[in-house]
Amino acid sequence: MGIVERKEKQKQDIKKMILDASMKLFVEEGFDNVTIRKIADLIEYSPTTVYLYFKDKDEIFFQLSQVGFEKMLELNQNLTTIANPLMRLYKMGENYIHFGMSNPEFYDVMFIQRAPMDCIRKMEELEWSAGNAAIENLKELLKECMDKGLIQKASVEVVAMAIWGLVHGMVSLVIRDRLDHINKKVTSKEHLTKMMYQSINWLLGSIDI
Amino acid sequence: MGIVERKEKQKQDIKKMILDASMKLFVEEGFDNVTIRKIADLIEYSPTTVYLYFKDKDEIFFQLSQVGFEKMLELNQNLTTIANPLMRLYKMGENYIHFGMSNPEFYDVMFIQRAPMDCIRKMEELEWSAGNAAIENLKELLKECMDKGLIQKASVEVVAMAIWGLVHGMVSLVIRDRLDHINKKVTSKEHLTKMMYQSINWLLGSIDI
DNA sequence: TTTGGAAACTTAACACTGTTAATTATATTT
DNA sequence: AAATATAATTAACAGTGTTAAGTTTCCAAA
Repeated sequence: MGIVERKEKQKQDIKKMILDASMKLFVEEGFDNVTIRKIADLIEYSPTTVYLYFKDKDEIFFQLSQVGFEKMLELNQNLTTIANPLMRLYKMGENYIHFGMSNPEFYDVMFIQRAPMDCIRKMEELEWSAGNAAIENLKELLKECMDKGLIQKASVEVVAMAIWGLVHGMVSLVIRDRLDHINKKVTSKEHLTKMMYQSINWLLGSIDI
Repeated sequence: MGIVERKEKQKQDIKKMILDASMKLFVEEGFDNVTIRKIADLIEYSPTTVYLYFKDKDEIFFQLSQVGFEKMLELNQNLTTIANPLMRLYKMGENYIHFGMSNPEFYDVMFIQRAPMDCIRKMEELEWSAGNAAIENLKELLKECMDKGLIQKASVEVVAMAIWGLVHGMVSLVIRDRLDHINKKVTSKEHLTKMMYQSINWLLGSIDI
């Protein structure tokens, strides 16, 4: 039965080629410049072949967002060594901001674009598991902070919303060019990143006991 | 010279017709369903006529976002009666959330979509004045809070970023369907709105002195 | 009142987009 | 070698924003 195996492998290879090509376009030219025909050109197949491996364009973006979550998870490995949960929370925020600023296109498809969520809605039995896992992670960390008396006890959902909202809000405003004039003159991405770090520092300084 | 005046008025009328038609499509069918041809159909002109009154599609979205800022300014009239700046800050956050949840399409074009900022970038001498004015407004309010000793003194820019980030983050996550599973089961928009109010309440409760 | 010219508007077209039905080519099994 | 299943392609549909070129409409001067 080596033949059916090899066939399956070839299928997965082409699927990977499509995703790699999409990724290349996506990272180098941005979300809007990922088109089925450009993907097809890169992998040297006809445009319709793409549809033999993916239901539609949204599914490609869903898969790209999954890759983004993997990258983010990898980045968060540096959290495991931090014992103090409040310190861990700060570093988590810093990681989040750093990820968004270094991978704006990934951030976009993970947390801003509608495409991946549209894909989930269409496909029955598909869920936003990576995103929800991240939320649960944050909630657990907050619970730990509360249990250890590091921050005031409150509804973890409400606090999680606030904290995720804070970092996502800042990053997405920057990515979509709404924070260029928070200071008088135009503010560089580097400076904005530093300010965001200060913002989470301000928040955690305000809520710790 | 009544004739050149009337001409100018007619020009403005058609411009308004185009914007009204865009708005109708925009509010009823969403951002993606605003197309030049649909606008032209509604006003019963040919598609190319639209280009006699607007440089391109981005400019239409810029104008729509401006209308959004006017609506928001109107909503914020209820702030003038509130003497306590911290109370005013809370109500401002509540207004912001309420506006976003009641006018998701307007919110989208004002704070998420790239189109209006692309328009500003293209047109020389055009600025995001409405947005920047809103930022300045928030900064002044925060300064007042600090001066009156209601919250800890800190960089107003950093705190403004944090607070705007918080509300924008929550609203945009909801609008783009990332917060549906913050609780176990799917969470209704009404419930999410209440939770957002609780979140800003939690924040202000944590930072007041 | 007729004519000239500017302003307003439309037609036709370009170069794209995602997606599907029908068709051809390739590989595997009988 | 013939029949069948798989894989890939061609051609097309229905749409998109946008522009160049051609018409129509309107107003002012002759």
